[in-house]
Amino acid sequence: MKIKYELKHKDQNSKARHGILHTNYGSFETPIFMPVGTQATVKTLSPEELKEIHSAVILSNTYHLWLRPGEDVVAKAGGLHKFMNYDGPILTDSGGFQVFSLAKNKKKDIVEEGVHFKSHLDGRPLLLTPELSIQIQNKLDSDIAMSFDECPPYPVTYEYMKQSVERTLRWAKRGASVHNNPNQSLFGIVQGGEFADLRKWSAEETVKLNFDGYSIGGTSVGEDKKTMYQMIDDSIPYLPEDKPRYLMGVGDPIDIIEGVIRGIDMFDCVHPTRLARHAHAFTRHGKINLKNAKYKEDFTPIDDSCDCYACKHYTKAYIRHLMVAEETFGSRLLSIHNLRFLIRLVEELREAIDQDRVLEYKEEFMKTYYTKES
RNA sequence: GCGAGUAUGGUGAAGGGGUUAACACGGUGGAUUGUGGUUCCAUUAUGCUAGGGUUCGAAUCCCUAUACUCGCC
Repeated sequence: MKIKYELKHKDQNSKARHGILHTNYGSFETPIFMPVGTQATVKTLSPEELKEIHSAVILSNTYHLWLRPGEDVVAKAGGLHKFMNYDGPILTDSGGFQVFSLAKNKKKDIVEEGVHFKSHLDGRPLLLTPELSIQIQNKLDSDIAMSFDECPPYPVTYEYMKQSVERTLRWAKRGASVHNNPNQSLFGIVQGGEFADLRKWSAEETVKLNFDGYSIGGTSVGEDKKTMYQMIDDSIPYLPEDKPRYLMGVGDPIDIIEGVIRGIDMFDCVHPTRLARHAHAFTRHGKINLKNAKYKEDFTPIDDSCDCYACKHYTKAYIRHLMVAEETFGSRLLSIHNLRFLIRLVEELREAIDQDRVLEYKEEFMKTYYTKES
């Protein structure tokens, strides 16, 4: 069975919407934030801990699982859910992003057939094509597969972007033509950089291919925030209302709020877990660095308004000690906190949508988020 | 007690008369947005054990003291 999007409520003062996405592994409400589990695990967290923070859906990575352990191993295990003992919905990225960051010479390595690049594990030359990406994802048996697209850097010329969008459309068709997993949905990806007409064209042509959902790609690749928000505004009007919309790679609290206001339903990002491994934590008063000397004897929680396990039981001084001593429990506590922070954020956004007060919610959030800690 | 050697930042150390004292670790900040978990950037000794001397100029040469290390009684 394919996923099904059910619209619950639209905010009267913005494009924000509250919905439910039904999948074979349960339903979850949107807008949602998806923790990233690149190698079939959300780094440092168990599936039980994911449930505890009310994580509803996670993202895993085609590229990494293809190289190791290999999609056939995962298929033999009974698919990704069984392999990793996770019974919630899973979305797999197509590998496009990794491949483009690994392709040395964009002009030479990105060809019509696919992308040539070198393995980050052993350096051997590889070719990933739209068909192969979809076939791997079919075998991984995720609930949602992503089309293999080109994610150009920022900025590129209009001419390059136009050709890139055309190629991404051809690749979307090629991928869709070999997709054959009836339990797996397939998303198309809108590109076009900061060029409004290319965004519109990319969105309209992608929608014609009738995917199960649409994502906005090519964001958070170095452009400023205003440009990113404009990219969303230039894409959303051409996407159907009865399908989910996914903004790829965005996980900054402010960006999530801005995305929701513009009509985005799904977000994923390594940001919260990567920040955690580098000792940073989201708080209602902005991002803090737990390694800072000022927390050495701070026996208060990271964020006293947070309901996560780390904030209920541990102090900044203790977590700082763990991070300074390079104990992995510190990364785990901070990952739990940062993920819970973003999940709680989308929970509050859904509530605000129901009350038609998303714009007010943003104002209230911004008021404290940019205030420096005393 | 006698003889020899060594003293450079928080740590390990380079430099053996010429200008701003190398490098590494650590410390302190910062960065991180479809994850290459071990990454990147900035900053960190107005001073070379303490005094005195030689010299235009001393971390570098000389003297004394102190501390440590090794050997002998």
